[in-house]
Amino acid sequence: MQDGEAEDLALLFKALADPVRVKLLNLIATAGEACACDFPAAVGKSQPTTSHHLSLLVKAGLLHREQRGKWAWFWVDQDRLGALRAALD
Amino acid sequence: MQDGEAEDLALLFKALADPVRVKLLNLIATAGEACACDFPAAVGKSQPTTSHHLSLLVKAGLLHREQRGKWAWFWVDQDRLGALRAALD
DNA sequence: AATACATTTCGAACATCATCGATATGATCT
DNA sequence: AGATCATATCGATGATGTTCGAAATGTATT
Repeated sequence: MQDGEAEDLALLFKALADPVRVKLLNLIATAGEACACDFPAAVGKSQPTTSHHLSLLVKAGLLHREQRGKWAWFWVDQDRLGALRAALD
Repeated sequence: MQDGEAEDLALLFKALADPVRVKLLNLIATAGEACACDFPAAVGKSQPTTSHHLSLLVKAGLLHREQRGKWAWFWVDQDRLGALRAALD
């Protein structure tokens, strides 16, 4: 296994190495897509904190973000999630 | 999703949120089982550092450890790895 | 353009983590 | 028991991560 591959994988795992982010991904994955406005209540954290975790998930490529009017919507990048699954074999 | 479930999953992901631990798990998984004596050279870290990472993987339940004479041997807990795979669906 | 609301960025406090040298513990052999 | 080698623990340091209040930015509506 190459150094670079291990680092890329570690970055993906790190993106999910927090309960808040696990909950967020689960929420969005099961809903198909979801509005940022619901997250603070759903995960029990402040609005800036949830925004921070969302941006980490987007940066890791696990989520996509789109502005729709006043609200921001998120959905899961299935390919990227598939890369994680594939890595566990 | 329950709070406890998200925390357990986050702990599993956190266990792999470091390139050294990704390499170690990959090494051990592909070899079937492996001796701790080879790890410092394989991952390019000191002996205390690799020992630290191994203990984290064992604590997370992803590895098993057994003393065989002078050396310690490790192998992957497939059930625990399967739990990770299952979580990504 | 002015207001209102949603979201991100900033700044700082606090906690956790990675790393390694030094030391301690455990295991084998003579 | 003493010597030797493998591994774990300790102590410390520098880096990284989580959290939130406050302020800045973006978006729509009037």
